[in-house]
Amino acid sequence: MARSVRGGPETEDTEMPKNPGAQAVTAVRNTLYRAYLKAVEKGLLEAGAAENFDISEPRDRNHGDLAANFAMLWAKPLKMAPRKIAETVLAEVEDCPYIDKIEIAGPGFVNVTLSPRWYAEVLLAIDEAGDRYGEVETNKGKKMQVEFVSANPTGPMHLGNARGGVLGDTLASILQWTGAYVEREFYLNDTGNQVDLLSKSLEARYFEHFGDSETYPFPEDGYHGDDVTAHAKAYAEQFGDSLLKADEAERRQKLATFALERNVARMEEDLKRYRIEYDVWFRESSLYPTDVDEALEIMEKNGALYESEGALWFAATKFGVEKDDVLRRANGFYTYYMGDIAYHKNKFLARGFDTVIDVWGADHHGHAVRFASAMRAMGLEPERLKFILMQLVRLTQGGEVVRMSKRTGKAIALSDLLDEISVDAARFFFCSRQCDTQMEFDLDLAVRQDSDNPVYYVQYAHARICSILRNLEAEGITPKAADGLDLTLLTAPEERELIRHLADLPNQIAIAGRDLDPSRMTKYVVETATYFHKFYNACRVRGEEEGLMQARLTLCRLTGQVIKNVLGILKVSCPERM
RNA sequence: GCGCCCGUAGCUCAGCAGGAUAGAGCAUUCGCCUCCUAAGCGAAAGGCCGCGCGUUCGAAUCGCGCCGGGCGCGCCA
Repeated sequence: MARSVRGGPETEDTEMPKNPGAQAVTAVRNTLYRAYLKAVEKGLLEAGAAENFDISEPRDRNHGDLAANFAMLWAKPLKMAPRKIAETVLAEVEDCPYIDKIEIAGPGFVNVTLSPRWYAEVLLAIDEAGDRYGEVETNKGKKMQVEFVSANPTGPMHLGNARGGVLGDTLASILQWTGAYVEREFYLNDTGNQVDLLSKSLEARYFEHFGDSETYPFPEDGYHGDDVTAHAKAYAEQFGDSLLKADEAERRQKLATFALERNVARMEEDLKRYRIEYDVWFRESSLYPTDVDEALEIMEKNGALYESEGALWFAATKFGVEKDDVLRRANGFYTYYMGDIAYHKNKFLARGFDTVIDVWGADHHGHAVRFASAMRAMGLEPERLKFILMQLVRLTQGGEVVRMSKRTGKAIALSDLLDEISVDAARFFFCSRQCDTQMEFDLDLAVRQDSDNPVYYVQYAHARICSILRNLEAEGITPKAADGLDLTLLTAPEERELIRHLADLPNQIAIAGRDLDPSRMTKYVVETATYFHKFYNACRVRGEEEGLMQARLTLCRLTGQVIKNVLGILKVSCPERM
C-alpha cells in the first residue's frame, strides 16, 4: 500500500502537493505588505510595521473570503487611525490574480474576496494530488514514534485502551501525512509486581482447579477476573497437574508465561480487529540488564544518583522536580520508573527517534511531569518527549457509572465493545473528542447510537457522490479531466463554501499534527459532509447545461476524494453505496 | 495542602498561537422528495461562554484570584 511507506526513509523525495489555501494567504499578505511598503516610500506611512499580521477567515461570509487585521495592529506604532491606515495601504495595492476585491469594514478590517481563478485552482490542485491531497511537510525528515495502548498484559483490554488505541493510531497516521517517518509501538509490561501478582493469582486458581483451595489461598489484592481462572484451567488441561509438586518459583514462572502469552496473542488479535497494527512490540524484560545499566551509567555521570537506606535514588530535585524517586528498592529489584527511564533512553539513544509521543491515561500525569526531570538527567531535551494525557472513558450503563478495573474483573473488554458496535463507529467515536475531555460512554446507548453516529453522516455523503457518478455514467456521461473545464462556472455560495473548505485540508492536517489532536480530522470531515449536503440540496448536477454539469461533476468527484483521504487517515471505511 | 485537566444552549460537544452579531448535533416545534440516495436540507426556539479582577483598540480565547467537577501526589504500574 502506498500509504504505508509514506514518510518512510525509502520514500522518494517527491514534490509536495500544492496547498491552495496557503497560497491564497501568502498572496494576500504579499499584496498588502507590498502596498504598505510603497506607501512608506511615498512618505504616506511610517516605516517599521510588522509583516506578521493575521489573515484568517471571517466568521461572517458577507465579509469576504479572508480578513486582515493589520490596520488595527499598526494603529499604535504608526500613530494613525486604523481606517486611515487601511485606506492609505489600499490605495497602493496592485493587481493579484487571486484577489477579486478588497474592502475596508468595521473598525478597520480589510476584507478580501478571492477570485474565481483561485477557486478553480483549488480543484485543479486536488485533482493533481489525488490520494495525496492533504499532505504537508511540517515534520519532514523527522523520525517519530507513537507509543500507545501499552496495556498491562495481565488481563483483557478495556474501553480506555480502545480510546487510546484509536487516538494513538490516528495520530501516527496524521504525523505520516505531515512528512514524518513514524513507528507505532506497544510497550509490554511483561515483568514486575503486577506480573508477580498475576502469577500468584494463577497459582491459587491452579490449585483450586485440582480441588485444593487451602495451600495457596487467593491473594487478597489478586486478579479476580474469570480470565485468570480460565488460564489456570487451560494450563491444567494442557499440561496436567505436574505443577502441583513443582518448585514454587518454577510453577509461578510457567503459569505467568503461559497466561501472558495467551493475553498478548489476544490483545494483538483484538487490536488487529480494530485495524491497529504495530511496528514494534517492545518487551519491558528486554531492557534488563543492558539498557538499565546504560541509563544508570549516564545518570551517574550526570550526578543524578545516590544511595540511601539501602535503595538507589534518582536525585530528581536537581533536575527540576520536587521529590526524589527510588529506582532500585532495598530488596534489589528495580522500580517501574527505572524501567521506564531505561525504555526512553533506548528510544532516543539506541533507536534515534527525534520525537517520541506517549499516549497515556490522564491518571499518569504526575508521572509525565516527573519524566521531564529524567530526560534532563540523561542529557536529553524534555521537549522531544511529548505526552497525550487522555482522560479516561467513564462507562455508564442505565445511568449508573460502571467502575473499570482489571483486578476486580469488572472491566468491559474491547472485544465486547466491538461485538456491539461497528469498528467504523467505534473508531470515529473515540476520535471525535479532544483527548483532554472526559468522555462518557453509555453502553446501552452505544448500540442504538448506530444510526445516529456522525460517521454515517460522512459515509452517506460519500455514497451519495458515488451514486451521482454512477447515475451519470449509466447515461453515458463520464467525468472529464478537471484541467479542460471551465471551473469558474462554480459561483453559487454553496459551491464556493465547499471549495473553500476543501482547500483547507492541508492546513487542518498541519494543525492536527502540531497540536497532536486527531479529533481535528473527524471535525473536518463532518464539516466536509455538511457542506456537500448543502451543495447537493442547492445545486443539481444531472440535467444542467454541459459545461456547468461537468464542473459540478468535478466538484463532486473531488469532494469524494477529500472524504476518502480523511477517512483513510481515520481508518474508517468509505462505502460507495449505503 | 500541592500539581494537572475540565466548566460554553435542556443534553453531548465545537470554537481558544485574541478579532466583527458565540456555533453544531441530539431533544422540542414547523416546513421540503412528480427532481442525481430524506442516513439529507431549511426554519423557529433555546446563552450573565462558572464568578470576579486585570492586560488589550478588541477577551469564550491571554494572566491572576475564587467557586464547582475529575484525576494525581507509593521502595504500585
